[in-house]
Amino acid sequence: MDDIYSFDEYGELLPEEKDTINQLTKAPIESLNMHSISVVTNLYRAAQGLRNKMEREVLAKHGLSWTSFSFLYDLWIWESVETKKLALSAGVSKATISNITNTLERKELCYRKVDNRDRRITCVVLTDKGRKVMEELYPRFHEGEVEVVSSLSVEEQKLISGLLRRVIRENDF
Amino acid sequence: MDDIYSFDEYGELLPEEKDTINQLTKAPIESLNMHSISVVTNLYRAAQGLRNKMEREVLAKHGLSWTSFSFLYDLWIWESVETKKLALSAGVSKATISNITNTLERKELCYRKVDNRDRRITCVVLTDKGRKVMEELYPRFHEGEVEVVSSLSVEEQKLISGLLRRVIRENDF
DNA sequence: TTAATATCGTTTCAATGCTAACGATTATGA
DNA sequence: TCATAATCGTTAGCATTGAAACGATATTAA
Repeated sequence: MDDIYSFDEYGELLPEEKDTINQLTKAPIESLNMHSISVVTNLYRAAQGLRNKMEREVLAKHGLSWTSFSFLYDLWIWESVETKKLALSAGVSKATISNITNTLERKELCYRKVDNRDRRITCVVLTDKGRKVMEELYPRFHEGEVEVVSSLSVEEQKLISGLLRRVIRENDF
Repeated sequence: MDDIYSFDEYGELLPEEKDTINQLTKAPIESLNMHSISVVTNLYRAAQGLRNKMEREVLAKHGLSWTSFSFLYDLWIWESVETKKLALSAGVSKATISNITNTLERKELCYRKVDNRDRRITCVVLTDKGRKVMEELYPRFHEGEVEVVSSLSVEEQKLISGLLRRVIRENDF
């Protein structure tokens, strides 16, 4: 079995991780998988930090949330997107997509278009104004992306992408 | 320079990644760092999937959100926690912590305690009922953690934790 | 001491987000 | 054909979330 100190193998533990391990090992819980805990904790913390940084440094100027931006991003890439696909892509409910569509429609960044072949389906389309916003915003966003992972080498970036990709695929995320 | 197909080195790309790359390389944007895009995209997607899975499969029974759970978790580990630390730990604003405290106080899972040395500071403490909820919930949550990363070997789990930890540290997340 | 500044938690308000219920549309099957 | 089921987006109702404004408390400086 691994002892606790082997966690340091790939880099000094974060203070929060040390605290947690110290407390949990005192608790009456046996056979905890410390490695899983570390992966999940650091995964969510990194993602949350990423989101906060982007909203603060890039998206706040245009009053956009992370979800709104990923919504516009999909429209930018795909021209016309079904709401169902938007929900799946952002990992939010279809009700949320409906609300965000309303907000962005009010800002004149997109509009709805009913599918004539199947009138149950609604597509969302980027307006010219929306396209302009994305053309201004995306380069800044991309700068942020590069910055966030700049402490990793290209090889390490490929490695972590591959590992995350397997997690996503295995869990149908 | 890397050509596009080198992305597959560490596992077949997700359909969404392929679409994005195909579209972006047509767009008039030069010198995009595709590796950064993959890391950021997969990082957020994995975290979002993780959160949704846990809320659906573990936390819904008790009507708790991910943030509420991490809030209670901190109280469980730390007994008495300042609201400021709770906000920092969860990566949310102090307003959010204030609201969550209200909700969990209503459920009698925690209570506020004003610091007598500095009456501006408020600490939050777990109630006995709150402790019972955590003792029931945490083992289930941990099962979920183990399950989510079960497709990775222990060595890979250590590796990804280490890489994420460096991202967190370098960005002060 | 006292005035100015800083810090902390709460409140306000709008946006985000989910579940469940709903109405409209399409598909299925007797 | 026509009733039933399935699927889609919206709505209703509520909890979560953050920025900004606010009051209360503490610190600093004159």
